Amino acid sequence: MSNVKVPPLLEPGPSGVVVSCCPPLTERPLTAEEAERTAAMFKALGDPVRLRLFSAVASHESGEACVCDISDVGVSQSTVSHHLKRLKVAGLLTSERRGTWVYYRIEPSVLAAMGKLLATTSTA
Amino acid sequence: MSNVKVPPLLEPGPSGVVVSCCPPLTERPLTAEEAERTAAMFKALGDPVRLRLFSAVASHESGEACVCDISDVGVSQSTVSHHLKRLKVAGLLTSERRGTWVYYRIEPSVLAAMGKLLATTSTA
DNA sequence: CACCTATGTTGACACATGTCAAACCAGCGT
DNA sequence: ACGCTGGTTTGACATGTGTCAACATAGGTG
Repeated sequence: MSNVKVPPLLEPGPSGVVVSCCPPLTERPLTAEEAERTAAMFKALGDPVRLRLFSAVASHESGEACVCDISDVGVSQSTVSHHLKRLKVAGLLTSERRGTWVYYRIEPSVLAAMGKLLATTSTA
Repeated sequence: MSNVKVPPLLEPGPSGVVVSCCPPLTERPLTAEEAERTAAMFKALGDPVRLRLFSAVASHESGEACVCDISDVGVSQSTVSHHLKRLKVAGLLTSERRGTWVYYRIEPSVLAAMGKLLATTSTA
């Protein structure tokens, strides 16, 4: 699997803040590299199970959720773990182990960055 | 070509306006069906080539573009056509033939709907 | 320590997907 | 009619992806 290391869609900044990589889709045609990064982000959310997991974490109080709280999405536990890892690798989630349980929380600026991508530059 | 299998992420409304199908991801965990619809939309944009094509159309003047204007994305023309069809089936683009050329335009409310999905309802 | 629960990892497998070449269709010229 | 250009469809193929069962690891509790 060491073929193509997908560059992170959002680059971690100095203060733990992430920076959006790309301009709004409506501003100008994305370059190949921009599209590669941005598509990775969309692709991460392009699976129903992952989207439910992401939504479950994002909507949880305090912005974080234990795996045990969100793993009821109709697939096996190992599959849940697999998808959570994909979301983590994609930079959309972070995880932290506290005692017995592992907590996932969303990378807050991700939503803003994606929102910016979809923002209509026009005055719509 | 009327065998639409994937349920449209956005439902066409009375006045040609489309209606968003799902609440913001941060509002509450998506249901299985909601996730299915929404993921289809993200998946459509989850490929670099498709994303470039979509961006190329979205950023084109007058919101539409001839295939010949956007097909320079590094893959064969048939592949471009294939991706454009996928975007069309996903409800993100529409196409119209005018004489020799085929023009694609974006479904305008798609961007707004996806933006809503990513909107942070909290005062964060 | 042994045991149990909560997650993650690995291996295997079926299915979806991206790609191209080649055949095909649709207009526009001459 | 013919050919030519723009686009789509089809067939084939390699790769990617989602899934589970089985195994592994981490951290509690007895």
